[in-house]
Amino acid sequence: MDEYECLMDWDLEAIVRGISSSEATMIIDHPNDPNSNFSCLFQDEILDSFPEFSETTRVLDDLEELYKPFYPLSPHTIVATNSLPITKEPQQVKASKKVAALQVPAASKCKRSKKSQNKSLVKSVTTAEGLDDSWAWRKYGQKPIKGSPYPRSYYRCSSSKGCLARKQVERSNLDPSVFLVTYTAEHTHPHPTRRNSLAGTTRKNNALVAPSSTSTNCSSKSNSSAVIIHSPRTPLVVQSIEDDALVTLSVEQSNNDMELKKEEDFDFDWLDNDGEGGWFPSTDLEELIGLEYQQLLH
DNA sequence: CGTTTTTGACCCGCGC
DNA sequence: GCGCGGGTCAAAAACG
Repeated sequence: MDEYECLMDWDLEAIVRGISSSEATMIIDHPNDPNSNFSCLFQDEILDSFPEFSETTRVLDDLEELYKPFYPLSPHTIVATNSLPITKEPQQVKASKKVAALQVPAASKCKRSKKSQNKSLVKSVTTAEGLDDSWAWRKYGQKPIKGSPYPRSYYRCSSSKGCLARKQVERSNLDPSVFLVTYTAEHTHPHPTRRNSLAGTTRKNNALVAPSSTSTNCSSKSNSSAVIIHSPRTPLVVQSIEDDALVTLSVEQSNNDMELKKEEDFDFDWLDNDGEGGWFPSTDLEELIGLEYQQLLH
């Protein structure tokens, strides 16, 4: 099976399992829910042209340049205003009656749109580095989605019994190399260590191991990876893999100033897939952003 | 043997 | 009221 056939043959689970390489995500706030976000992703070659992080404003300026063809507003403007001209949600996320009842505090019984409630974060990734968010997830369901050839997988947090955190993973029908990850509800327990948490994978002797996949042997390793994450707590975070360290650069806005913070984690567990991981095609960033933007409007 | 995944059934909200 | 679509449940199977 050649690489192309490998890619065509990969279903969601196979891709979740066969993982390596790198990516980066760009998050756009959802206009109707300050806790929700939408993201597009970059890949290695894009990151090669990514600015050095010595200047916070350069990072944001470059993001702005990348957004311009598709959005009139800059990322930080988007973060600040939360008023993108998006008319539909990236994904229609519904919460069941039971879950909603648990998640909405009794004190706030005001009626909210079911579609917008509970959704906290949506991001797009191409590989497990993006799917691996350092939380432990247990799959509890999978459903075919109308209009998409790919099913949506449902995960719940397995670190703590009472944790209400949910995660949905589905492939973009516009770009099958892209995964849309939707996080719902907050974790109700402390963050676990990074080592126990890749949906669809298991670990042996503290090393990440992709479960056997029937679909591919094509693989390669990349030595760099970056993810741009935005959440209500972290206005802008860029994570990159540099040598054996996970470097986290966060940009925070205080008053009118941007502040850049850098953290290095040498205990970071780089994907050790021993050749079982998958190789993923790169996608042109601007094209991808355009695709995702179009998906938003549909 | 405990944990996770798979998958059909069930439930519920929404639109018509 | 009914059908559709999406989210969850839960039993069985698979896995380590």
